[in-house]
Amino acid sequence: MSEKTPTDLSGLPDEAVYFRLFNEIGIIQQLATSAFEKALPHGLTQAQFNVLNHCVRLGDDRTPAQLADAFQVTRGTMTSTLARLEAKAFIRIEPSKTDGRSKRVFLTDAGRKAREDGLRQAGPLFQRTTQALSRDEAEALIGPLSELRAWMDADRNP
Amino acid sequence: MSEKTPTDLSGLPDEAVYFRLFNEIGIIQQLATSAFEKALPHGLTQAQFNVLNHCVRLGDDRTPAQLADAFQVTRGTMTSTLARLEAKAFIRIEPSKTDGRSKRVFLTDAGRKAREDGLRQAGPLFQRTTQALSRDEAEALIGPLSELRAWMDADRNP
DNA sequence: CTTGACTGGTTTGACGACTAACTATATTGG
DNA sequence: CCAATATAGTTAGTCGTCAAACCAGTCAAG
Repeated sequence: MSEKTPTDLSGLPDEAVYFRLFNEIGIIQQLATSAFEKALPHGLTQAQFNVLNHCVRLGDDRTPAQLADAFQVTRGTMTSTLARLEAKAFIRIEPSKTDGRSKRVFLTDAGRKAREDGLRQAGPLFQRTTQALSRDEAEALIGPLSELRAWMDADRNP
Repeated sequence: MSEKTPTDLSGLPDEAVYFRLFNEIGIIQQLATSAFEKALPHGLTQAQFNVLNHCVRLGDDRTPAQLADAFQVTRGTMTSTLARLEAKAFIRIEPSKTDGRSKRVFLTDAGRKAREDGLRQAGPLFQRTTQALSRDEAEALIGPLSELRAWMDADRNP
């Protein structure tokens, strides 16, 4: 949750600047998720779509644990997301043949199609975002944000 | 939920760039919330702290609807957050004397103190973030992000 | 006035996320 | 070989968020 704040100047203490930065990030995330999910078909959520997309791009036949790590989410969270995808018949989950603890996640044809549909429907949304932020501006943001993300990730478990 | 992606170059289609941008933002938001809430005392969540902070900075005696608007959250969400704050005795909620539909939110002394405690405990966290992102870099990000946020906010209800 | 529309707030039911506790299977070290 | 430890996955409980349905009060137009 993030607070709407007028565009302040900068005679503020450091903390206030970072607080504001995280506020902006928080609210963008919220708005982006909401807009994206409105565009997605088949009642797909962002979390569900991301799993489908990941499996298409990098290959399926993955374990839930691998997926949880890829998205930096707990295993419990991934269990739940996979259950919903399986209920929609977008993935198949089989026990691993070589490790009795483990399972394997496979895309179904419907899953591949759902991901295609999702990409197609969400396209205009990203296209529209160009109005707010040019591609160059977007690229310029990604660098610092990526560093920040990496640092926070590392800082997490001290 | 956001996917961990290696630092790609940019010969990608526009959509991929924005997708990546939102991915970075999503994961930063997640990590920031988690780190912040670990630092907060009294079992305060980010949502709860934000309400306390808002009331201290801009004054209490506000309606739940005003608070919901300030944080761009539904009224149902605010109802729930306020109920938790009231259960912790950090706010008091009274019926409005002039509008039979409305309520009024007031900080308690414990609420003011909790907010102070929160600020104090979370300080080091923001201080540490300087290692990842200088204050100047942070300020440079806020401008474009703020514009993006404003645009998305406006784009939301066409 | 009275009716109809708007506004404030609550509730319910999803969903994603977390932590913590638990089961079952592997692996490793004496 | 067996005990201790590590890993895979699930479950329960909490929280924030949303949308949608709902009730109650307000207000404006006839």
